[in-house]
Amino acid sequence: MAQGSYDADMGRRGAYAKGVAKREEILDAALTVIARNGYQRTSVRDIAEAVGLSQAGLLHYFASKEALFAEVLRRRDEVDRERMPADPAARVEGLIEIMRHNADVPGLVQLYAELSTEASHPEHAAHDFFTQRYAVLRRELGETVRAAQERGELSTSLDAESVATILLASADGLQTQWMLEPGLDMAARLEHLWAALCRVP
Amino acid sequence: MAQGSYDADMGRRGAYAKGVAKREEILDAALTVIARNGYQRTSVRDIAEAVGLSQAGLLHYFASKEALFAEVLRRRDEVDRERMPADPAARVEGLIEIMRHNADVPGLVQLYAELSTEASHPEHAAHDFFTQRYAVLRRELGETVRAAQERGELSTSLDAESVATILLASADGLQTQWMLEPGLDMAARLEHLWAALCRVP
DNA sequence: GTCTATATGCTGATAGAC
DNA sequence: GTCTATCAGCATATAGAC
Repeated sequence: MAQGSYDADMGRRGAYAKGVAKREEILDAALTVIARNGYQRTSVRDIAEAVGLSQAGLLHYFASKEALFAEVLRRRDEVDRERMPADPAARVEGLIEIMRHNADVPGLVQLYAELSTEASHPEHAAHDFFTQRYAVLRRELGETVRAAQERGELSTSLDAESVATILLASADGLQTQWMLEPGLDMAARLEHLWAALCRVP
Repeated sequence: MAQGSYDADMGRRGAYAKGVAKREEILDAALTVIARNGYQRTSVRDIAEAVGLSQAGLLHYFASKEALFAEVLRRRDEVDRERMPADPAARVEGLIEIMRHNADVPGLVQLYAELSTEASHPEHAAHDFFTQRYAVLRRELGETVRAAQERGELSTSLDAESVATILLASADGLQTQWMLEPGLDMAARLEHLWAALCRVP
């Protein structure tokens, strides 16, 4: 976010191609290290080493540690959004599919879980990111729920907003339990919830 | 936990009464400070100042910062367990009541949320605490769900373990959303979920 | 039991050479 | 663009005086 204008400059000139590539490389390395060690235990130095740079060298590309992590988050979100079907009708299945995939990337699940709780402080660098993210997700899932109601798959007596909020909450909470108990089948539980709700007359 | 034998000695002799009282005072102060600043931003020094001790003075009572926080957690859990009805049949309403109460103690909600994600690393001081806690909660809530099924309030076609897991997950996830969006009525949403599940034929 | 003083180690960030 | 060197700050933990 603080890097927005930097990104814009990047796209424009070929001379910066290497810089762009290096930035991408750093972000990839950051994802890898975080995935292994978790967010709390990852320092700028750790990421720098993983990418073969000194700490100062890495900070040439990102203004601060927070800017780097915000960018990691933003990129990760992009990837997830690509996974989410454009068709509202398919988004519950899409959410379940994402949960299935998340079981393969524990470090990222942890990054989200830790950052989203930390970010509750309004001054936190990622606070706006997360409030906006949840607002968008609730709205999109709300549409999906309404679509299901219109198709007659879900009772119209259920409040769509409430169901969307609960689906999101369940997804997050299942991840918390799964991190402690990796045997838990998150996707299956979420699917079970949706199936149960669809049976409400 | 590292303080287990210390506690045992404490109970035995009147001479240690002051020490016990001070320990309690420290734990109370810790809860207050954490409730205000969140877990991450709370140092041993902060708690020491709140209780009128130096940092070294406080660490006379607790072997380490981790031991202190583990004890804070353990105590908090005790309080919550007292809130939870002994009668399995009333425990869903009990969970909803706890959610209602949690809206008044944001710092503690955050302590739990942050620690429970951090603790997913098996080496973490609170790892065993949380895995065990979730196991117990799932089992107890599972009993409750089965009790509801036996009373005919909930369809027996639903898997009790799965419903218990989802209820817990929803509670946790609602807290995540509420920390970012304090307007969210966690208790109402959870109640809505339970009501919906009870309508499944 | 409580203090001051300090050891030690991390962190993120910056200055300036090349 | 990348480095080395270094800074200031904060943390936990400990030694030892009182």
